[in-house]
Amino acid sequence: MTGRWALAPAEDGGVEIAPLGPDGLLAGPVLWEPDLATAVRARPEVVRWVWRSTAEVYPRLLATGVRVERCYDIEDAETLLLGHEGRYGEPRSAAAALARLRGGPVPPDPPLRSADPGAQSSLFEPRAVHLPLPDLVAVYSEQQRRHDATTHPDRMRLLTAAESAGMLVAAEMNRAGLPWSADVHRQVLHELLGERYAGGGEPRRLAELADEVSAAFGRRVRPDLPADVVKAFAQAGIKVKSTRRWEIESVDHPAVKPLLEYKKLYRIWVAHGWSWLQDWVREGRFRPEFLAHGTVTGRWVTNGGGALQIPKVIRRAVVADPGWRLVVADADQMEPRVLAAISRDPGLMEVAGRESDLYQSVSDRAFSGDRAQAKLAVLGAVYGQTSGDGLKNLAALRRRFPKAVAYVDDAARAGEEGRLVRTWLGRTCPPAAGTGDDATEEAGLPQDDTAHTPADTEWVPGYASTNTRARGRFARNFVVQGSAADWALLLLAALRQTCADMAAELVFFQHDEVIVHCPEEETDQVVAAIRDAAELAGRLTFGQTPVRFPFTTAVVECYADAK
DNA sequence: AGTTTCGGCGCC
DNA sequence: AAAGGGCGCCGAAACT
Repeated sequence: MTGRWALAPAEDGGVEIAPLGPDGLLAGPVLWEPDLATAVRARPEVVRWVWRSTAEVYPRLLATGVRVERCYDIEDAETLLLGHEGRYGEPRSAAAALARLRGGPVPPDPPLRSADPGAQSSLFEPRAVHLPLPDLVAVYSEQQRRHDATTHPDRMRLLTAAESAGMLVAAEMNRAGLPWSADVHRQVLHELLGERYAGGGEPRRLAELADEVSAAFGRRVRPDLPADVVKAFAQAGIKVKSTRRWEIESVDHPAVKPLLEYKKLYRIWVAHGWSWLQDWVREGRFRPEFLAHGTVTGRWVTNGGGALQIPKVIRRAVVADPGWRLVVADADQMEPRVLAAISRDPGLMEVAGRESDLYQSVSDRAFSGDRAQAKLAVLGAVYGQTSGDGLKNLAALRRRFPKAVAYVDDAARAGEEGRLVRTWLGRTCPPAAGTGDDATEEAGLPQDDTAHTPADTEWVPGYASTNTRARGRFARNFVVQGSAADWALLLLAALRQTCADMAAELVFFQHDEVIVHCPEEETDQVVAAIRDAAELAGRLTFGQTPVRFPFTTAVVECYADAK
């Protein structure tokens, strides 16, 4: 008996397992075994483990050195399927799915996050709901049927499989950690911030800059208090609405220079300073918790340590083990390439069919402007920019790449009208709230305000309310960012499989960038594996397409030396 | 006193 | 020149 098996930790500390048939139904008796890791280890022929939650099961397996080939995460699939079915707000637990199947009362989901984020990690999922294995299998089998009812069943199956693979990668990254030199980090902090003073106050350099700011204003000013700074500028006869960098930058006043420098360093100090080091780095590894499918667009998030916002200067502390290297791989111009693949715009596909710098090509073809302007225009189209230079060049972009721009325009209109918007593989954008749906609120989406506008109003830009326009921008961005996330998951899945045969370990992933930590002698293989994985992911995700997905890879000992 | 929101900025 | 999509994190401010 090989292929797929289902698995459910039992309340007595053991585990229930059973083989599944091609229909996703039980194909043999439910077995009970006393130890999870032993049960899995004893069945290397199993290709895919079907379980309720990867975060519940897989860390326990990894802790005993057991790696699995593939899995199917039922609750993650439930979330994606509910979204596709336009039922975003409904509870997504396996228990809820079973209740819907059996017609019982549907239990609400447990709270997503503990009220005390520092106290416990979602890794341990303390409120896990136990389902007997046959019930879990019933939910799984029904999910297989629901895939068939989606717009593109093949793509949807690919999506849930890719998401499950992402869950495995995230768990493995959480276990590996990012190689981190505390010594280098402290050295960087000392160079930037100077000595620390006893008592946990500002380090020397910050104190000096604060003094310079105060001297420039002629009175004591706390540069870390926006209200204080705004008042100080007002007293100097300068009106500023905020102390944001872009607003302060253009102000002509001697306090500006030290103030901006203070803000830059203050940020390093509070977000990635000595206490950060104390909190997040242990035994040469920074261990954030990667959370696949952390956002509705499919992008990952991390809990702890701001792992996806490591400032460039701090990356000097990311150092490979002795004899090992970091292979840092960054997808080149991922968003416009994805837009080319999903919109099938002939002009953009042609440009994206080459590995050379896409923004440069767009600039050469579409306008007289330079590469930077082309990039602004493309990203402006994707983000729904409403003013500025990007908008100026948008007209040229529209003429040259009409299908591409129309694709995101259509998504924006659909979002404004409350219609469903999907990524290429079928990940679905939450509709506006106001229909008994709190998922959009959780996701930080602009709230529905159709109650204040006529329901049958034709879409006219000038008539759209602020929230309606915000929903349009969200949907516009969603199709590109989300499809890029679809593709990135396939990439990770392929890369993970190749690395399984080596000592190489995936240690970092950030939207369009991946870091592999490997012995020096494996670097050539890893570089090739990334290239192959990118091409495979492109083919699998988008089917026949001329669009290429090149990566810039750097083999370095220190992350800061990449790029 | 404890919790939530805001302002600001880091990354993509 | 003006400020748009997704996040997390921190301290301060604003609340209960």
